[in-house]
Amino acid sequence: MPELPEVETTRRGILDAVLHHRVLNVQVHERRLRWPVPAELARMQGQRVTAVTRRGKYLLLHTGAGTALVHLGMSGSLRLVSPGTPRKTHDHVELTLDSGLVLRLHDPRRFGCFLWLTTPPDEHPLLADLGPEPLEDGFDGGWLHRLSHGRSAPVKNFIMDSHVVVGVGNIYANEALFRAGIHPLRATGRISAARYDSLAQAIRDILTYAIGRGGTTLRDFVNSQGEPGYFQLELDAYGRGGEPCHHCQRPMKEVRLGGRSTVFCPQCQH
DNA sequence: CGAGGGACCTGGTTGC
DNA sequence: TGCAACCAGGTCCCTC
Repeated sequence: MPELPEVETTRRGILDAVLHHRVLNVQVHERRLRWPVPAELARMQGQRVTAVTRRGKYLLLHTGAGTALVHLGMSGSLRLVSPGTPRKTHDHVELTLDSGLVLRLHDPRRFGCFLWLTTPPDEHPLLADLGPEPLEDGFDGGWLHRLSHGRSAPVKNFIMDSHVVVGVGNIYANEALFRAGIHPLRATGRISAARYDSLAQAIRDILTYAIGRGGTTLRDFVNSQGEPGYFQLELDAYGRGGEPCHHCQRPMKEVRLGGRSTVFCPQCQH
């Protein structure tokens, strides 16, 4: 399931094949993604890609005529293949580039999207209200603490809210809370500024580390070369319910929070 | 405004 | 063995 490190890994992986290259052909095999792939995406044909950027978990392919806005959803990946490579089931959209490679969106669960924007991307409804990037200025413990005021929902939900900070999905929310020693069910508004400093630092650390390792491998994720990441072997919390805590060796507890698997150490997290 | 739950979707796993 | 039920979960959207 692509989270921010996986999307960033993908962005870096496709950069050489896409940036400054011309889109020779746009093919849509399945329009029914999270939102229908617009017919206007055809206008990308003939355009040169001037930038490949990321906002949260969205990838943006900029051209002079507009911007492709891509989200990988839960099961999506972008792959680079040679022209003529047989299409796999669930290869929904492909861009043929003059770099000699074809960029394919593969997304079995179709939670992703492939939109075409002709207005400034930052003003698009999907991007306009997003919170700060966790690895850039504007995100720190002070930001979290200010926003936390008056909120009673569990802190895990809080840090997974893209209006608060982008890019923290279920896996890294579990991991960051473990590292910061904060109980995932603790009320958002009942956490000190100092502890929010620790949490913000933990979020930055874990995301930075995961990017450095090429993203997490869980189920479907593969990078643009079709290779898995290697971070999964080092997770402390996610997927470790019932297993010994890496700090105190007591069993990790697993509960469901908003339908999401939530794993923590009752001893180490308060 | 915040909180909570439904909806979307398919492959893999589990259970009968 | 075969089939049904369930689970994974990012994000938007609706309701309270």
